Amino acid sequence: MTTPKSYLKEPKQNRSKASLERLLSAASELLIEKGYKDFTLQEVSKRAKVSIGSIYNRFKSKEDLIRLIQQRALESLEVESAMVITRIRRKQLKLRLLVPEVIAEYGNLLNKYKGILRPLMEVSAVDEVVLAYGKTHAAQNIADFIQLLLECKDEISQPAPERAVDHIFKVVYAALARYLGLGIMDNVSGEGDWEELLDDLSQITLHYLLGHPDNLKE
Amino acid sequence: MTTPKSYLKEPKQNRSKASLERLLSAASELLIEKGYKDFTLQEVSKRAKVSIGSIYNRFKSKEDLIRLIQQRALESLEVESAMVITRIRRKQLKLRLLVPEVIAEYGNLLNKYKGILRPLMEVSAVDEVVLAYGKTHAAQNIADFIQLLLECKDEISQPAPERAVDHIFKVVYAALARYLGLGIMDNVSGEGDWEELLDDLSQITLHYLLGHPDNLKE
Amino acid sequence: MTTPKSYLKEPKQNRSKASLERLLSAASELLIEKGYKDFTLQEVSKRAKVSIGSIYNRFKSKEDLIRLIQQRALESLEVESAMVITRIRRKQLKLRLLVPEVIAEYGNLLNKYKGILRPLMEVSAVDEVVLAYGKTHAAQNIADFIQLLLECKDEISQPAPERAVDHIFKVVYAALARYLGLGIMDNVSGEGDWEELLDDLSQITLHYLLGHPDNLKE
Amino acid sequence: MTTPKSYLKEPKQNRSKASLERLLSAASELLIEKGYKDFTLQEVSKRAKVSIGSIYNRFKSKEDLIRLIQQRALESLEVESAMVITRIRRKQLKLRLLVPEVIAEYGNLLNKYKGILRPLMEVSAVDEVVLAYGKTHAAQNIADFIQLLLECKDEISQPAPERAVDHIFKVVYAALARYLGLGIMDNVSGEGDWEELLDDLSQITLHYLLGHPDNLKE
DNA sequence: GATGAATGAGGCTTCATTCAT
DNA sequence: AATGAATGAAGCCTCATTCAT
Repeated sequence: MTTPKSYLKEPKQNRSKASLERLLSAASELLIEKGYKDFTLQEVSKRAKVSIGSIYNRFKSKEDLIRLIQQRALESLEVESAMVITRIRRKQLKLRLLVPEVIAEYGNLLNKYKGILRPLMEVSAVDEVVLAYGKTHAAQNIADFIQLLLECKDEISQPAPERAVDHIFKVVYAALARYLGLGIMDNVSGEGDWEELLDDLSQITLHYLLGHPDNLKE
Repeated sequence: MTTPKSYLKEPKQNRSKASLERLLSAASELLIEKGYKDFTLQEVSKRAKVSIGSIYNRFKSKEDLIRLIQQRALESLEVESAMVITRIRRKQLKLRLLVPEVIAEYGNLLNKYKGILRPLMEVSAVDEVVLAYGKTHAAQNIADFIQLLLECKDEISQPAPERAVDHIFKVVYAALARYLGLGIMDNVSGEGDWEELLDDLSQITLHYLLGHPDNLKE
Repeated sequence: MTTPKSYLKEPKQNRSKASLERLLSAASELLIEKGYKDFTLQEVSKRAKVSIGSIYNRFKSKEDLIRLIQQRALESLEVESAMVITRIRRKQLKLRLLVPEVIAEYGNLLNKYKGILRPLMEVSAVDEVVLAYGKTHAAQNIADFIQLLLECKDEISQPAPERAVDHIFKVVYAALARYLGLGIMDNVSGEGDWEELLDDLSQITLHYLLGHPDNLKE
Repeated sequence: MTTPKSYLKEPKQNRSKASLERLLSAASELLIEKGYKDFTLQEVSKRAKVSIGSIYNRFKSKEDLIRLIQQRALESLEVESAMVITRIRRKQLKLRLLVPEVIAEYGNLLNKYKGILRPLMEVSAVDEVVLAYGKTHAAQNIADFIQLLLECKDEISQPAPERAVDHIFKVVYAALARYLGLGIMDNVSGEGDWEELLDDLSQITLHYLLGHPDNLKE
C-alpha cells in the first residue's frame, strides 16, 4: 500500500538495535508526555542514554525521527485494527449487533492510541509528510471498518448503502476523536461518559442505516 | 455572561487607536497564516509597523495579546450566532426543515471562523486561560443551538428529547469541526463535499430524532 | 559647604510644586521599597500620577532624579544631625556619659535613614556623582560628631586625642552601618542585638579613649 | 562543612576543560571589572571566546554561573584562611602580639579578595542562595579567627572573654570591610592609610580586651 | 508645559544541528 | 560509529528615552 520511506539513515547494526529501540521508546514516551511543543532532542538523548550525535547518525533531522515514530505507531495501529476486524468478522453478526460492536471496538482502538495520536496531530500542523501519511493511514483504516460494516449491506435500508455507511462512519469517527481529545476544538470534550457515547453513536448509526429518506417526508 | 477580563492596558491617547487596530489585525492575520507555533511578536511588530515596545506597552505578554484576539473573535462569533438563531427562530419551522436549517447555518458559522479558531485550538494546548474561555464559549454556543432545536420538542420521538438533542448535536458539531480542520486528527478531512456533509448530517439527525429505540429491535 | 548642583531643569512653577513633591515622594518610596535594581521610571510615573514626559521635563535623566533624592535625603539627615548634636551639647556631659549618648544618637539617626541610604549605596556603585556627594556628606557628618566628642578632649588619655577620636569614631560608624545592612558584606549582620551593640561600642570606645599606648606594653 | 551543590553540568569530554577554565576566568574578571549590574553573558561569551550556547550547556542559568564563581572564590578564601591561621597559631604569641598579627593577616586576606567579594555582595541583594552561602561562609571564617584569639583567653581581663572577643572581632571586621569598600555605604573609605588602620584596630582591640568595665567607672 | 505612546537596543534563554575527538 | 561540546539564530521581554499631540 503505502510504501513507507525509510527515515533511518543506515541499516541496523548488531548491537545498535538495542540503542535504536531505546531511542524510539524514549522519543515516543517524551512525545506523549510533553507534547510536540516541548519535545526536544536533548531530552530524548538524555532519557534514551543515546548521544545527540548518534541520533543524527541515524536520522537526518528531528522531523525524520518523528516520522519514524509515526510510522511505527500507525503500523501497530494497523495490525491491531486487522486483528479486531478479523475477530468481529468471525462472529458473523447481524447489523443491529455489528454496529455497536464495531463502534465499541473502533473506539477502544482509538482510545488506546490517543496518547501518541495527539502529539502527532500537532506535528501534522507543521510537517506535510506526517500530515499526508496520517491522512492516508486514517483513510485506509476507516475504509477497512466500513468494508466490515458493508458485509451487512442487505440489511441497510438507505438507497445507497455504500455511501451511507461511508458517511455515517466518518461522523462516528469524528465524534470519537473529538471525545478523545484528538481534535483541537475539543474544548468541549470530557463532559459526557464514554460508554454512553458509544451507545448513542450506535443508536444514531442504526437509525440512519435502517432508515430511508422517504421516512423523513412529511 | 462571561465578563471578559481586559487584557488591554487601555491607551488614553487617541492617535494610538489606529495603531492598536493595526496591531490586532496584523496579529490575527499572522496567527491565521502561520499558526501558533510560528507566530512571533517580531513578525507582528514588522507587519503592524509597530515597535516591539509598543506591543508591550499594551499587553503584558504575548499570551495576553492572543487572549484578546480570542476574546474578540469569540465575541464576534457570539454576536453572529445570536443573529443567526434569531433569524431561524422567526421562521417557525417544523423539525424536518429546522434541522437542516440549523445545521447549515451553524456549519457556515464555523466555516467562517475556522481560520482563527484553528490556531486558537493550538494555543489552548498551552494556555489554560484560552482553553477555559474557549470551552465556556463553545458550550454556551452549542447550548443556544440546542435550545433552538428543542422548540420542536414535541415532534421528537426519542423517549428523552433533551438528551437526544444534546447528544446528536454534539455529534454534528464534531463532524463539522473535523471537516473544517478544527481537529488535529483531521487528516482525513477535505475529501468530501461540504454541501453533501451538511445534507448527510441533517438526515442522520432527523433519522435519530424521529426514531425510537423500539424501532431498532428485532 | 557643598553647593548642591540643581538637578531640576526648571525653577518651580506654582501648581507644579505639588506634582514635583508627589514625584519625589513616589520616587523615594519606590527606591526604598524596590531597591535601585528594580527602580523604574514607569513605575514612578504611575505611583506619582505624573507622566513620564513630565519627569523628563524636570530631570535630564533618571540619574538626575536620583541625585535630587539623594540631596534631599542627605540634607534632611544633616538637619537632624545638627539638632541631635545641639541637644547633646547642651547636656554638657562628661566623656563617660557623652560617648554612649553620641553613639546611641548617631546609631538611631543612621537607623532612621537606613531605608533610603541602602539603595543610595547601590547607586553609588554606578553613579560617580552620587558616590562623591555621599562621601562628602558622610565625611562632614562624621566630622560634626567627632567635634562634639572632642569637647571632652581633656578627659582623653590617648597621646593624640584628635587622631584617636577620629579613628575610633570611624570604626564605630563602620560597625553601625554594617549592622544596619548598609554594607554589602553584611551577610553577617542581623545576628546580635541593637542595644547590645550600642553598649559594646560605647565600652570599646571608652576603653580606647581612656587608655594609653603605654598600658599595652609588657 | 557546607557541601557545595554542583552548579556545573560536569563536562564528560576532555577538550572542554580549557574552555571551561576560560569561561570561569572571563566571568570572574568581568564580574570584578564591571560589577554585577553590568555583567552580561554576551560579554562573558565574547571574552572567553565561548559561545552563548556553551555557557548554557554548562550552567542552567546566569545565576548558576555566578554561584559557581562564588563557591570557588570562597573555597579558595577558606583554604588561605586555614593556612594563615595555622601559621599564626604556630607562633604561640601572647595576646599583645597575637592581636596585631591576626588583624593584619585577616585584613590582608580580605584585601586580597575584595575584588571578587564586592560584586558578590551586590549579587547577594538579588540571589538568596548567594546570600546564604556568603553568610554561612563569613560566619565560619570569622569564627575561626575568633577561636584563634581565644587561645589567649587567660590574658583577657573582660569578665566574659568569649563574648568580648566575639564582639570586638565583628567590629574589626566591619571596619576592615568598610575600608576595603566591601560595604555600600563605604563612600567614606579610601581616605586613611591601610597600615594605620590595622594599627589602630589592634590598639582598640587590645585596650578593650585588656580592660574591665570597672575601669570605666568614675 | 503636560501627556503618554512609541521606540529599539540589549539582556536572558532555548534548541536544532554541526563537528572535533 | 559514537560521543557530547560547541554553535548561533531567534524568541521573549525590559526600560530609559524621545516625540507627536
